[in-house]
Amino acid sequence: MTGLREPSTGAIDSRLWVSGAVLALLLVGSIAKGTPMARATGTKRAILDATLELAATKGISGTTMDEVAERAGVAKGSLYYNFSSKDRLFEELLLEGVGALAEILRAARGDLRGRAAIEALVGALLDRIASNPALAKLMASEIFRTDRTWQKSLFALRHEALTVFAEAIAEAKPESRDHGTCGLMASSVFGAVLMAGLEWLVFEPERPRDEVAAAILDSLSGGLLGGDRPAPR
Amino acid sequence: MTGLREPSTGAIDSRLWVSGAVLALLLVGSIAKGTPMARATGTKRAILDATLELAATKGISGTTMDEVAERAGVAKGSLYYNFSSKDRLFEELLLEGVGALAEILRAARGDLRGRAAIEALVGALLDRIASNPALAKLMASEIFRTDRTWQKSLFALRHEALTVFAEAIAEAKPESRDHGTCGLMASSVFGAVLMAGLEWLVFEPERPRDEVAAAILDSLSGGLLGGDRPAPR
DNA sequence: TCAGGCTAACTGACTAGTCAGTACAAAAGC
DNA sequence: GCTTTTGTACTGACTAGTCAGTTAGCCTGA
Repeated sequence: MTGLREPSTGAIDSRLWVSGAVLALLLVGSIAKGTPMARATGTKRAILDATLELAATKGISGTTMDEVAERAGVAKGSLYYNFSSKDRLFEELLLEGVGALAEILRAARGDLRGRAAIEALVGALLDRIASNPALAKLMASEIFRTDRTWQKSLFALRHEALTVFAEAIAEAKPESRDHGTCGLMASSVFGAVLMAGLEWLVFEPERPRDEVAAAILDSLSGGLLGGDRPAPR
Repeated sequence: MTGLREPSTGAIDSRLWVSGAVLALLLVGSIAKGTPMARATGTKRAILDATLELAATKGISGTTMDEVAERAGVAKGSLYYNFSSKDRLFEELLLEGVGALAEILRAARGDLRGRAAIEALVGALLDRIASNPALAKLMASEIFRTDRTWQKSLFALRHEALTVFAEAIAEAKPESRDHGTCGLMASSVFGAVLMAGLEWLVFEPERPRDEVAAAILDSLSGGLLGGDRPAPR
């Protein structure tokens, strides 16, 4: 029943995935074929896309390989031809996604400094969440799991993404580097954007993007903690 | 083999769950027996505790009823005697947890205003996460799922908890009420505390609690976005 | 013609949920 | 006082169904 599958068209189906510019950056960059970041094509991509869509609502263990095969329009055997196990399928999916995120953040920051850097990072992360909410949901639910076979590599990439924030923070607020708290503050900012971004997409999708970005930046601008600034520690 | 079970001792086993003060508040308050917030005792509590511990690392679909039964030290049948299905077991667990959170936040805010209110809320949420990381992880992974039978009631309680933040924000920053963005800002602050709190517990548990609270408040104090305040919209 | 890519049917381990039965305590009958 | 009944809480072997992973073979293009 090959009729179910698109006839190997859509091989480079990059919808909603990585913006053209960053895609170019990825291909031109030093990321070789075979690394987790190399963009899969054809069947492999169809499988990854289907997996992501299903996992976003049903979670990882709630998603069955049979469903993935059906959604991707391939036979179950193809899943195991392209990925050695369910675990590895999800590992590749997450590593690809989080890896791309780190790239995007680095690109967004460029050589901006201080406030501009943070604003650019928040905006880029928000856009990424908006363009790929499925991955955002998946990240939110997997990032603190400690029983996965792939946790080590996922943690590493997660750390890479957070580091982009942490560096910008350390620069904007040098005393946080002394206290070693830039990592925590990075998490804090990351969590703010992730949670507000998902709130937006899930509960108030009609709201314009800029309003959401403004609200997040507002909540990070101390307006909430108005009056006197906290005593510098 | 009745020997396996404790002889109906440990009936009111409240370890790590709700602090004594808040427990008193719950019992004295208007929350009647039979509502989701009523604290289960005996077998039911043992089952809920076991479920939470397992679900924190393995997720909901990754947790089997057989495991829960074993960990709780009861027979599988007892699970179904006390809860009509796996779904309802997890529903009760989540509703109990999120409901208690809303109570705690309301109590923490008291009639504080402005900056003090926000600081109290952030601190209370952080403490709650620290005293029950399992539930925090579970919340982080379930709060945006849209395929659960219980999503409606969970969303309602979630909204209740966020509203406590939103109200404090609306008061501290009246113009956000006009824009209808206090909900988003509440999510943002909530996400910041949740993510940073879990980062702390999972990756740097040796750090003192106050340092974490300070880092979070710092990230919400505009230090990051130093220099000029953003133009009020 | 043959190898790489894929398929369809199959397998066995596991899992949610069931149900006949046990334990035991508090009425109810005598 | 003692048996018998009733009700509640719990048990664990069992069933029907599901799911990850396997395998033998088909198809197509080089």
